[in-house]
Amino acid sequence: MPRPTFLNLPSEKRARVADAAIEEFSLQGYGGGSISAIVARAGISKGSFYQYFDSKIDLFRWLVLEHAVERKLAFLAAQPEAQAGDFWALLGDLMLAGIRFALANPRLARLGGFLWHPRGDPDLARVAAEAQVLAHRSWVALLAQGREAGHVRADLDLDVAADFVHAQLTHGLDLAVQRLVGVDLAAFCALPEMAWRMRERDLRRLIAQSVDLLRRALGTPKPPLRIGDERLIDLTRLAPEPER
Amino acid sequence: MPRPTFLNLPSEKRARVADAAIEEFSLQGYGGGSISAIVARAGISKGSFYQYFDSKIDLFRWLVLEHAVERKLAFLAAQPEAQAGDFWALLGDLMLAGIRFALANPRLARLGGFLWHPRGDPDLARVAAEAQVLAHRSWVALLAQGREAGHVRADLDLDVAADFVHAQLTHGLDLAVQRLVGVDLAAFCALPEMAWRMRERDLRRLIAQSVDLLRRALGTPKPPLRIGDERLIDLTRLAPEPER
Amino acid sequence: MPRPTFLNLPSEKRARVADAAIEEFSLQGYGGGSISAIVARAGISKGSFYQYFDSKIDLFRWLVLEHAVERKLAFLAAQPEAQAGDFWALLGDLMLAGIRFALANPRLARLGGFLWHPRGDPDLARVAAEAQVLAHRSWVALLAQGREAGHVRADLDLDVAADFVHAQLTHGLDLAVQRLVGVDLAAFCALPEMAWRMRERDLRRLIAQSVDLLRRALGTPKPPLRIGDERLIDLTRLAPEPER
Amino acid sequence: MPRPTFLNLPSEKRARVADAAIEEFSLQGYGGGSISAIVARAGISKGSFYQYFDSKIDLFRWLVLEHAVERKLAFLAAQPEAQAGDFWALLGDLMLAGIRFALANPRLARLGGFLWHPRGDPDLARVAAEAQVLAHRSWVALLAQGREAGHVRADLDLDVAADFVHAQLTHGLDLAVQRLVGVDLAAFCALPEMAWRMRERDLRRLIAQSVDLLRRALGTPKPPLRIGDERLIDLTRLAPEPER
DNA sequence: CATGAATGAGTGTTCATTCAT
DNA sequence: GATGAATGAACACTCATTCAT
Repeated sequence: MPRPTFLNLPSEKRARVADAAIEEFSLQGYGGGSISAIVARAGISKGSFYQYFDSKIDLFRWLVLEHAVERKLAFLAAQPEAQAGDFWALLGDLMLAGIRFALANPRLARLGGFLWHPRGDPDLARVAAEAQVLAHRSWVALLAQGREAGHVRADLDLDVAADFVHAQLTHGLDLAVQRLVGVDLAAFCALPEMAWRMRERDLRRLIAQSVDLLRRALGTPKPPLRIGDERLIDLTRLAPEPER
Repeated sequence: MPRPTFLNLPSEKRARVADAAIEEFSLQGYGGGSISAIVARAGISKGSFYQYFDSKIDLFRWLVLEHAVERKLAFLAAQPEAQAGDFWALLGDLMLAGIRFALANPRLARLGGFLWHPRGDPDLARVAAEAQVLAHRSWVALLAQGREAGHVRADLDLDVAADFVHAQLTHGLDLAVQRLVGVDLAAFCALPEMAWRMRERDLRRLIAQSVDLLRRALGTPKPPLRIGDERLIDLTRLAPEPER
Repeated sequence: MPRPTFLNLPSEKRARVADAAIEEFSLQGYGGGSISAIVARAGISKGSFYQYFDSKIDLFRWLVLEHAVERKLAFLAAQPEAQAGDFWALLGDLMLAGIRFALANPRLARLGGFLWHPRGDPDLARVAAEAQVLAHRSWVALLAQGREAGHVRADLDLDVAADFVHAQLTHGLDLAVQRLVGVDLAAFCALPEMAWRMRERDLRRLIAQSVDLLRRALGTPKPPLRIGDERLIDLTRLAPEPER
Repeated sequence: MPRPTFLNLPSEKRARVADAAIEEFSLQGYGGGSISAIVARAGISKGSFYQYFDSKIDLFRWLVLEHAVERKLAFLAAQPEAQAGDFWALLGDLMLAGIRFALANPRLARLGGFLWHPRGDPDLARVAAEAQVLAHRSWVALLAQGREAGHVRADLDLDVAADFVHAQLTHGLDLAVQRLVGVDLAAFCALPEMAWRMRERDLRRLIAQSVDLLRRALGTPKPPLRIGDERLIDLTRLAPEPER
């Protein structure tokens, strides 16, 4: 975790470091990312960097487990969609917001992918495992709420279902976006003007299809759907508290 | 692709090189894997290595697009399960065989994960894209057969469904196995005796749950299920010929 | 010197080897030239190469001290210009022929430059020294004939004069051609169609200027110029006999 | 060009690096010169070297286009000869000083030769082209002054004449020195005590001969030679300013 | 006479981290 | 608190030459 030195920095400087790191890691990966490149881009000295962070992995852990989570939650909170109502509508809203976030912050979003299949550096593997546990817990919690509300089948093994949803919402969507946009994600990040190759309409269709599949797999046969039933799902209960 | 020099090698030596490379890459990743380590482990000289392969990526491409595919197909062919019958039973068999393969060859299986979220090295990205296209095509073909046989809904967008299944069968299962086995995959690979922490019974339960979810998502409401309908799915029609 | 094996080869194969070597060395230099590249280009095996030549330097020595000399002499012999008459006219003819040869065989001609300022490999230095001695002797012999004919001042130190002419006809012309053609010689070799950027007229003017300078420096104040004086210079007396 | 890190170094260390590089390149050539050998000789680490210079060619460019030029200009400035008077006397003084410099710094002087006939490495070719342009310009400027003073023929093409002089003063002298000293330059550099095999008297004779040849080729028939005409040539107007 | 697999020291360059100032 | 010079092991890859077949 970053040293106090870093946290006391003027937020403009802190942002410069974060952005430089995001740029570098998103393009080169964790192993391939170079501290030298990051400090050069951020306009700080190597010595200063090691006053802010203990090590490369320390920076990366902060980046993905704290900085990225904060920014994503802030983004979600700012979304206009009513985060209430039917569980499946909420899921669709979450997917839409997630994709919008990725299009708005392609480099940052790309970092998430690095936590899958970590290799080589055992420190990285540890960070990845932490992140997986966090995500798994969030999905279990969300599904539990859906079950309470009667939208999710009562007989589900929530652990299996959480992995199912998790896999779908990260890799399944990744695959689909890549197929629709027609370029690999690295090119996509390097040329963000491509973002708009994928139109909102395509997006909504894709999401509707995905939600439909998930609902068929996990949902109750007849949604209760009684009016006035809303505000069933409380996103704030998903905030990853251990993020300290 | 490997040079003829490599293909003409005594198969024992070829296997030594392949195994050394699998060991190294599975532990260190592609970017982190070291040619020096590979040649040392294989007991050949660096000079010899570069008579066999043009470059690091040449070795890796061969490893994942040829060697691994061959070994997996051979493994599948040797499975006792009847590869015929109901589409969903077949899918379960495939999952079971895939997991058994991963447990029998944890290091080799791990290589596949590296083709997700490649970054930094554009050569690796190219190999990854090739692999994704191959896999997508295979799943579309399999689902098309399932649809012909009446087990898969006729109104599905097969591209979306293929990504859905693909995501589920790789990452969903990954997640689940990791959760059941209780160690991260790097440790798992390093200590393969852990393989047996996961018992056949747990496996079958997990697979049954997964197939059930997929069938609900993608299947026809009432399976035709007429006796004598079997041998509907022809796995040989999925062999990715263009991979040569 | 090449082994008998090489000299007994069908001349087509011998030519293939020579051409491959000329191509490689002219582009990469002696030190940078790679035997692997040469044998690949020539379509022979490494083993064969070492049956033809003892070593890299053995090939290079043969190339510049024998093959190139032979080809240049053959080229000169085939030139239409009367190789007789006034010493200075002959010198101009030699320069013109030399440049034509270089334009017709840019890669081969370029090899000559490698013998100036050899470095690193002591074997190469030895070859270079041999070549310098050869050239020096040729120029001394030519100037001696010019002196006998009364076209060259009698009070000249022929050794100094030979170096003077030699420097002028190799580097001075090099510089001028490069300035006129406007690209460096490497580009010139790689794109031989550039050869024709330099027109015959420019060439003749350049040569006339150079001969005029040399004549002023080395010539007798009043050329004897008696008609019927011709065939004074015998080029065959310059053939570098030790070249075997 | 070197990084500030290098320029801020204590001059003793900077000199150690320069000398090590000169030693290495002069013996092995640019292509054959090894960074490992240089850092070992200079007593610095490889990492430090790459803090000083971007690359091998960066070091070499600095060495020949900056360091060597500086040292030669300093050497010339310290020469006792009056750098004024008759153009041809000045030329002789320049030649003498040049040879003295080469004898005093044989390794450094040798580097200049590497800029003729570069091949293989395009970076080296670029440096060489830069150097040629610089030298050509200097000679044109010097000859123009000689023409203004009435010592150089007015009808000369100064470009051709500059190449002529340039060729003579580098390669012509090289050849002569080599002939007089009787060993090839590599040996000469390796054993600098040989420098004194060539005595000042031989040198002066050689130079007188060379100047005489050049004057006949390029000079006005009757030098104006009026006493009191001196200080015609201003060497400071030749300093290659763009080299910075 | 031809082949081509084998070699291992060598190349230029990068890296995360330390520490004296 | 900030700096930036120093490090040396590591990297992928190339080389001329040998020699058993």
